[in-house]
Amino acid sequence: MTVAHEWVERFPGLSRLKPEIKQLLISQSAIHEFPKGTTIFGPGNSPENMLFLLDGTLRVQQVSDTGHEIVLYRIHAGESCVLTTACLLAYEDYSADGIAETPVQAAAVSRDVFDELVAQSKSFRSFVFAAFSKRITGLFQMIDEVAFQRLDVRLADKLIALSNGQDVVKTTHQKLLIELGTAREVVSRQLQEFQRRGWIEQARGSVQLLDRVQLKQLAKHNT
Amino acid sequence: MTVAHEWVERFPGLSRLKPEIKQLLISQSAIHEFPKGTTIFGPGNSPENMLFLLDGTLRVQQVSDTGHEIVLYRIHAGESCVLTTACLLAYEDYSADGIAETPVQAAAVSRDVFDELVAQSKSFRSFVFAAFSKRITGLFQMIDEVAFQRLDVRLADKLIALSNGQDVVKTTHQKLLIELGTAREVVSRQLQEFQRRGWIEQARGSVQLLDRVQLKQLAKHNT
DNA sequence: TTCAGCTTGGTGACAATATCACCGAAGTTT
DNA sequence: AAACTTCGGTGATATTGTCACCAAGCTGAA
Repeated sequence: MTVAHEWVERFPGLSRLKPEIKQLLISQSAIHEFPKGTTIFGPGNSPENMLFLLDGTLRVQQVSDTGHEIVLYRIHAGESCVLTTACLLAYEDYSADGIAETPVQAAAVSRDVFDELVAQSKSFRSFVFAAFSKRITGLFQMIDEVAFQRLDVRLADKLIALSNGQDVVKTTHQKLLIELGTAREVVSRQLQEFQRRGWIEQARGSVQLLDRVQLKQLAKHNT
Repeated sequence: MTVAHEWVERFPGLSRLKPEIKQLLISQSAIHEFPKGTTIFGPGNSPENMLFLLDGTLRVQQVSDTGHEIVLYRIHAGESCVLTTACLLAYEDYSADGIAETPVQAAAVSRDVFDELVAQSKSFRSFVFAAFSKRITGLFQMIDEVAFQRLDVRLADKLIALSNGQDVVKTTHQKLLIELGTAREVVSRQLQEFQRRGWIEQARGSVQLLDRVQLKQLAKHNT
């Protein structure tokens, strides 16, 4: 048993699987690596396999037929994108892209093996349904935010989230626009307003968070 | 075998189940009736059972902490609300309501039986995952519309959808506002504009579609 | 190096949508 | 009929989105 194949232990929801199920999962999976920036799945490129993310982050976003883009959610290490791939398999014409935001390491499991695991293991079913549930409630919340939250609140929230505790967020107005599903000018003006208040400092391609407390207060609804 | 228990045949996705699975599903389910307007599930009222809708329509909507409301989707006869109930079970604090829009007849299946069915039957798994996939792609599309579609387009689309081919839509501005997640005044003004163009005629509590062709053209992105 | 092209960000004018504070008309209850 | 509720309308203002630009910085090729 090689160390590389003990990835199952890294998944909180999978580590409690019965040994024989783990063995099935491990023996029937293949580790894949994707460089940063790879489009792992997308229109005209629906994946054959379900992925379990061992390392890195996968960003799922959508292009509207109006030309606008919006980030739907992210999949982090320890999560799977079964639902996304399931959706794409079911509705192949639908256009959501999965992009490796960092270098990504993932375990690929074929649809047949996946189905077999769902049939065999109650723990695995729990894992899968919990993932679905979390995703759907996340989408509910996103609809709420897009429809009803003020943009300054959403932007402050997003800056905090993207900062990962760091002081400087390396991003462009262009990228923030896609995070929020708005227009670049709007992002620019909101950032200017934050800067005017002394909450941030801007530079080309980066935003420095000077007053995290104020930003959090504005974005108080979560975190 | 009573006629009332042959409901499984009414589900396109379930009619192909093996006889013994059908028998399990039928024998372990109970038919429930809900009067129009009943809140079938909601905050503080998470259901113990998975429901399969035999007749009627269930509207799922959400109340924002800003006080706004928005309709997320509907569940029609022949569909199940496994995902919604699953979500509510997993995240009980989350507030989405399921409201009987018409009198509703549904078959209730306990979580244990549901899990057993998923384990036993590949067809049932397909049914469940197809339902999840459809719901998630639907939510993707809804995010797209809320974020990027113009309100006149969405309103025209919604009027067509609510009309069900009839000429008169019985609804109030208040209800339309919840469908679209906007403000009443905005709905009123858009309807006035449609009326000015001769596309609709308004009366208290109803909208008459005079020029369905023009409305459809404005809402051309689907249907 | 210098120029061209691309990315990033800024600006003003304007349009669309949301919010607020009202108002009156039409139904409903008592 | 009076009180109350529901339904829809209106004007003023704030927020957000769209459009048409422009300029500064970066990059790559001549």
